Amino acid sequence: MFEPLGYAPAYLRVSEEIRGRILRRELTEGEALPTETELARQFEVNRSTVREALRKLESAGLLSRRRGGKRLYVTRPTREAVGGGLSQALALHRARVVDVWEALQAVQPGIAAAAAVRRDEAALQRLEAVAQRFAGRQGDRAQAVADVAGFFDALGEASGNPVFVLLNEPLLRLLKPSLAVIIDRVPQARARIEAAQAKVVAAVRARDAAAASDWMARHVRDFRRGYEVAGIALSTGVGESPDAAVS
Amino acid sequence: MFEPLGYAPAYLRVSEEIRGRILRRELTEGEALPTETELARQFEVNRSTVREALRKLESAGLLSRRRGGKRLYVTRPTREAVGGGLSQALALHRARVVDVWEALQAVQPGIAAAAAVRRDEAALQRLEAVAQRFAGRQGDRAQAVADVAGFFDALGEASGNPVFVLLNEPLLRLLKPSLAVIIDRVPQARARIEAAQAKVVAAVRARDAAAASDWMARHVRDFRRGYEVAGIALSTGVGESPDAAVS
DNA sequence: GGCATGGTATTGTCCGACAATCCGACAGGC
DNA sequence: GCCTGTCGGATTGTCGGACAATACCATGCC
Repeated sequence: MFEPLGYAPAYLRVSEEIRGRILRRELTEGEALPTETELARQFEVNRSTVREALRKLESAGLLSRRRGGKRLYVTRPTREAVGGGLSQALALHRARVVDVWEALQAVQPGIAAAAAVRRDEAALQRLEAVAQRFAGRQGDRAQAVADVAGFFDALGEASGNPVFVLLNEPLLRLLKPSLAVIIDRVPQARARIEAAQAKVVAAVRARDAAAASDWMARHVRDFRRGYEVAGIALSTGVGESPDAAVS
Repeated sequence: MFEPLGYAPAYLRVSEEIRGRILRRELTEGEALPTETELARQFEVNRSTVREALRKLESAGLLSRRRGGKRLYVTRPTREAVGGGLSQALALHRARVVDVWEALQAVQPGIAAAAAVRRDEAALQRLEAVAQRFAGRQGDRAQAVADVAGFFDALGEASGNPVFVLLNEPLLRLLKPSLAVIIDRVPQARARIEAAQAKVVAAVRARDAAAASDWMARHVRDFRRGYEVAGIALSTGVGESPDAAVS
């Protein structure tokens, strides 16, 4: 019949208060937070309590330190911070590589289409640069993986939609380990990826949304073939190492 | 030329250590964490330091308290925790309602298709229950909004793909405010939504992935019409209140 | 077996302290 | 003018100890 009385420890109320200020943009990006002692004075709590509140905001990515710096500054969460949290959550929810692949399949064609429509010249050039770099190098597995992910990332940027950029990050992060195995084990993988990227780039340059979407769909579908050829079990958890399936 | 020397404060090393244990499943979900004093003893740091580390993990959703409880338990991040972080990040990245809409347009058809293929009987019934509840009530704007979001959510569950479930949450959260305005201002909105949901449900029941995807695409496209009719500027930031466009 | 009860353990919060070091200012040399 | 060395103050990271509130558990009672 009755709800439990709301009670929140002080460190939580402090962090919520500051969080609210940031979200309402009363504290703006790049601004330095008052010192811990000053915050403690204003909130009338102990510095230890303030510090606990700050740790919460810090790990939410709302506060961060300049390189080697001491003070905390208001920041918006980087894509890495957001992606880290989400991919960690997905790992704990026992998402499998096939789940990530399915999500990529659902979302990437839409990103490619949006990018084709809205890309500007600079974004197009960045996209081409990444594709060329991938096409150029033949060795270095790690760099190849980074470039493939970078291609998706550049496409997200080109779409001009921050939602796509932030959603992309965790998916790419989870894709990478299995992608590395594919590139190692499937001889024709590099050539196929290179060809697909070229098609997508051409469509984006031509502002042909339908073609971009279509080629991207094929590109992603190809990854699934890659899993099979490389012998990666589709049910591998994204937290595990994607070794070969036991035969 | 030189990388900065790596240094991490103790509270960070402690939290990373515990985080690692959780991700490697050496600490499993539901397990109670040792007490703060015990952790301080084992890590050989002060309890204050341990507490700062715990606050970080707490806000990452990796640790949480039972209702009214004192001890911390290992948990996997709830979709609310994940969604909260992501939608907060999107607001700070100045995502607009049109960006969220575009992302929904990209991802929902894929979810519907997956749900059509893999739904089981229980998931189908939950989906139908949500749709019926929305169709039933005529008043109560807030409930209607919750039901529309619940429909997408149930579809994500039916897809059996945790990636879809977790990606859905922040998008729905950001959709809600503007959806409320649409439902208030567009007389035919409820009827159109109800009709679209019925079509999707039918397709999911028939395991017809193509139809589910297609109807869902129309359903989402309809929201854009809703924005226009309701006079919501597409460039409204997701952090702002979606009032009418000034005419 | 279920329920009240009391002691104990644990968390939330405070205080005070101190070392390390970042920051800004300032002076000096090329 | 610009770089370097120096210095004092401010700020953070960490520590130890303390205490009230209360969640937890075992015990005893019916």
